[in-house]
Amino acid sequence: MLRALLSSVSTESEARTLASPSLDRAAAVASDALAAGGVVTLVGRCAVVYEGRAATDLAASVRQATLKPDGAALVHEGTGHRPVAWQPPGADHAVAHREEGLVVRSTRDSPEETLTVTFSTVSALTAFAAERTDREVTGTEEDVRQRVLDDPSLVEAGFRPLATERETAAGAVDVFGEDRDGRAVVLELKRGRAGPDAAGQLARYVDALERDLHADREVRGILVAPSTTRRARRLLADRGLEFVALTP
Amino acid sequence: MLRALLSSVSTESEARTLASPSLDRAAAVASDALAAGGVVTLVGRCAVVYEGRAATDLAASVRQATLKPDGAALVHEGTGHRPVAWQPPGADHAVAHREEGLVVRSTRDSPEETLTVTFSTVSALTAFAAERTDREVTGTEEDVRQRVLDDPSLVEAGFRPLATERETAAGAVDVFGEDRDGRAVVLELKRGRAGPDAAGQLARYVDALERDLHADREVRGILVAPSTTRRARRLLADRGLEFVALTP
DNA sequence: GAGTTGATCTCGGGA
DNA sequence: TCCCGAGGTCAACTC
Repeated sequence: MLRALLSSVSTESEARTLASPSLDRAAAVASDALAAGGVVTLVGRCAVVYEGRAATDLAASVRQATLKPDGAALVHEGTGHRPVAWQPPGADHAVAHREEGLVVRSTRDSPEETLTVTFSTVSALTAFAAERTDREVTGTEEDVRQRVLDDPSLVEAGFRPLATERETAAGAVDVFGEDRDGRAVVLELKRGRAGPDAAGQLARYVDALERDLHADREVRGILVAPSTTRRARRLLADRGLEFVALTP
Repeated sequence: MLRALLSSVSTESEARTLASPSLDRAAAVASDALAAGGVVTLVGRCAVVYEGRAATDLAASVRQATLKPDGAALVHEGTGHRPVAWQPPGADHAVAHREEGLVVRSTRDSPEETLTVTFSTVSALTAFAAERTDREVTGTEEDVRQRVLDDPSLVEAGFRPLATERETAAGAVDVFGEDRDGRAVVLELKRGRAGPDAAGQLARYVDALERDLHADREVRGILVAPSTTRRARRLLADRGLEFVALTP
């Protein structure tokens, strides 16, 4: 158990930390912690090589590498939200002390990808056991949909939603319904400013539905979003599609 | 200087590490290290609140929070490639010891967003000075474009590229050129399997170009990608667009 | 600053 | 497994 491992440093602490460990010790502790389901973070001078869908090669520098028990790996530098190199969950981590240094190798199949981080020195190592927690996000497109279903008049007076995620040849449409005159209506919802892609998406759904339904049936397409870009607006107009502003 | 700060632990080390520091000390060291341009990572039991474009609220659990000097913040749990909460670069970090615990508050404007991480205990703190390095990635769409420009016959015999990023009313097309018969050709390049969005993009460009050019001029649209999904293929066919397989 | 697109996108859901 | 679209997408580059 990781808890036991961790307790070798401090019983009260949820984490184990090593300052400037030998590469031997770092490799051993990292391997053990990972095997026990812990998250390991190494800080030190390292070179990074990634090969897979793309490829990248980073010269030695001080970076932070985090290895998670689900196979995820992250290498961070001093700037940016995103890691400079990574492996998504599903990879296998192997940590070993070799001639070149402390070598972390994360490999996955389909697609075949390898991430290799070679530390010449490890300045810090931390390992901790994370619990599983649930995350809920509000303010998503799903919330916009719920609002529309709760009060369809937000779209227009007389609008009646009939289905969500209705399947068409082009994919599932967000909301399908009828207007006050019984015409078919397709809604494409966006939680933020809508661009050309959103307009294109709506157009595809309307086209598909006009084929799916009988040819004599008119299908209205309405983009529901807080706002659109000018280009998106133009695309909508060209295709005879509509826009309804709905601010979250 | 961070180097001086760091040296208080070990002169040889690029990082400073504290095991189970008091919240007072953790706050002081974290603030100093950030001010000195260092990257600070805290591990401990914490609650997380995010409010901005969306909102989320995470109950107390053991997590890892990393603060970067450019304003980026990342909160990681035991699984997943992406942080469960974050702040992109540009935010301001404030670290303080309060009644509730060690409070990390990262705020940014436009959009107005706040991330608050409240640690009841800090089990580990590391700070390190990251150097600025360059990153090059190969295997991107840009590489595909270069290949096509170097050997246009990969698209088809007689194809002549005339411009890249040619502007149209619908945006810039990847590659614009002529076929052996002098017909205008628009290429949309994808480095991976192309889906409906790629087909829609190409359709928009072709439509726009047919308007931009004189109406009598035929415009061919070719999607260049390793492969397409069935739906994308269907969309191409419906619009009279073509597909050329090009594996990176 | 807004607009547009690429990304080793990741992630989740559905067929 | 693939496919499809959302994402607090981020990040880069243009205007």
